[in-house]
Amino acid sequence: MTLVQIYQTLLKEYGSQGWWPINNDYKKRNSLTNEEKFEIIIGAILTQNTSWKQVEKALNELRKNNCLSIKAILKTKKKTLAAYIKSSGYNNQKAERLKIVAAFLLKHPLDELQAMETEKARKLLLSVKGIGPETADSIILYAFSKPSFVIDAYTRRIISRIGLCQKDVTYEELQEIITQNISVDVSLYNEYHALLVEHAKRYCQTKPICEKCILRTLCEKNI
DNA sequence: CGCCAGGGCCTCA
DNA sequence: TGAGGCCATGGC
Repeated sequence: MTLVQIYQTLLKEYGSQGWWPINNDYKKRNSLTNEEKFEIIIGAILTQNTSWKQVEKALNELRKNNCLSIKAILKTKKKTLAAYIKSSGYNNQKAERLKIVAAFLLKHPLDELQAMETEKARKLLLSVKGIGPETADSIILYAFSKPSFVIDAYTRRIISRIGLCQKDVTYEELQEIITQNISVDVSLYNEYHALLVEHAKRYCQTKPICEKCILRTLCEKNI
C-alpha cells in the first residue's frame, strides 16, 4: 500500500477535515487574519502531548479573559496565564512558552514570518524555546499555509503499523519517507495529517481496533 | 484506578 | 545523538 493510496482511502472514508480549528470551528478557509494565525500558534503550543478538547477549553478561557493577543499575554502574570490554561496540562511550562512565543512574535511579526522562505521560517521557529519540530511544522503548515509535513505520534503509529517505517523512526526520517512519496501541496499536507489524526482516534488507537479498520486489508502487519 | 492525550527540554553518557 | 526523566490535567 502506498502513501498516496492511504491518503485516498482515508479521504474517501472520513472526508475533508477542515483543519486547523479556529474559534472552536472546523471549516475550510481561503485566507487567515493575523488574529487567526496567532490563535493557531497558541493552540499548537497548548496541544503538545494533550488532547485538543482540553486545548479548546484553555483557548476559550484565554478568549474570555481577552488574553488571545501578543500584548495581553506579555502583560498577564505567568501565574494568571497558567490558571487560564490549566485544562491543557503542563500549564506552568506552557504559560512560560506562551510568553516566550509572544515575545518572539513581537520581534518577528507574523507578516515577516509569512513572507519568509519555508525552510528559513522553520529554522527560526525551531530556535524558539518551546517550539520543537511538530509545533514548528504545524505553525508553518496551518498558520502560514506553506508545505511542511507534520509528523506526530499518530503518524508514526499508523505508518509503522502498516509497515512503511520502523516504530522508532525519527521525526526527520519519517518526514522524508512521506514527502518523498507524495506531491508537495499545502492542501494535501493539511488534509493528510488531519486524516491520520482522525484515523488514529477512531481505530488505530494504542490498542488498535483492526476489525473495523478501513486500511486493514492493505496493512502489512494485519494484526 | 491506570492509561493516555495532535511534545519538548534537560541531563548524562 | 539518543535514551530516560520530567512536566500536569482531565476523559474514559
